[in-house]
Amino acid sequence: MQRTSLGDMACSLARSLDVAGEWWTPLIVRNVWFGARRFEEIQRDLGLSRKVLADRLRTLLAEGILERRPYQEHPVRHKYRLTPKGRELMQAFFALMAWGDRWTAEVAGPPMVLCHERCGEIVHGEVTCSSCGEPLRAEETRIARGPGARVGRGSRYVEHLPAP
Amino acid sequence: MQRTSLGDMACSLARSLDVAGEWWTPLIVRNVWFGARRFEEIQRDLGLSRKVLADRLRTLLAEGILERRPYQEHPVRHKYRLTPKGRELMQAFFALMAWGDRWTAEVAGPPMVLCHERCGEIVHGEVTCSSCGEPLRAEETRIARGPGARVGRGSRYVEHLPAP
DNA sequence: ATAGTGGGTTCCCTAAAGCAACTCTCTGTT
DNA sequence: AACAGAGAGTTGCTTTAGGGAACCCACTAT
Repeated sequence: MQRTSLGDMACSLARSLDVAGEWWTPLIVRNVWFGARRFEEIQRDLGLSRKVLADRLRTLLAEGILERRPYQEHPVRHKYRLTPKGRELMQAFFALMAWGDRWTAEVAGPPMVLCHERCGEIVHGEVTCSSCGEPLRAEETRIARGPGARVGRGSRYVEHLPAP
Repeated sequence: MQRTSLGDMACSLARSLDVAGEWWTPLIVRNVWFGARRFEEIQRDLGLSRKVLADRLRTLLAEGILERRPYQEHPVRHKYRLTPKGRELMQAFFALMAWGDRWTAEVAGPPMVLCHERCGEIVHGEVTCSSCGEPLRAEETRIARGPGARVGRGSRYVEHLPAP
């Protein structure tokens, strides 16, 4: 497994990618979310090698993004499900899906859309500010040192930033 | 470059990952966002090989996520910047950063935090519904066939779903 | 004249992904 | 009873992608 350089683990994005950014991992999570529960099913649907799938499932279980329960004994067979941690990860992927729809969809429009059961509408994910609720645009957002920042290590940018 | 299987390009997530999901790409985008503009700077900061960086920058330019402008001639030197497409991608990464903070941060807390200049607060990205504004939780969201769905191809799930 | 810098490219080597075949334990069919 | 097939992996081999280091080229500074 490719781990990002240690110095960069300072950033939450690097840590997220480290556990959920490997090849195939987001697609596996997405497929489990929308209904694939068995090894064979995921493998057939995504067309990745069984070896890599076995590997990724191990990681996802170890990270607590997926969990599995036996659905039969002799031989024991498991079904995979998202944990709460996995469901929140999927939520972040909704934002990525929205970006893909907006910027890379083919002329025909997005092949799949999301339906939000709470409001009943066809929707997409928006990334908004946890405080004011407005869209959290990159050009209106700056980085600042957090409680876990280790001065003298990590990124050389963060050290010159105002404390929160 | 690893491209996902064609059949899966039906999904926007696969398409997003195809252009922005390669190793290092999100971290490069993040670094350009928060101030790294020159090749050397990005390379030093992330510690990736120059070859891979040159490769990723080429892809990001070709995809229109980054743009570059010469800041000197003889020899010509460029500085990289995010395009609007790139800034919106960064926005999606904010959601991933929030997930990393919530689920994988060390005991000391997140090393970096975001400051939203519009409201002046320390914030994080939330993924919300474009229609009702509520958090777009995975367990309250279903997938449905979109305008670009090609029946008979792509995922076998989407074909059994209600039309929007 | 020499060293250094910025932005790459080239070469070699290792690590990870793809592919195919194999295992093992059941279940269903003839 | 014999055989085929499914489900969930594991093992081995080949190809590809990534890391490291060296090299190049056009300047600039000392």
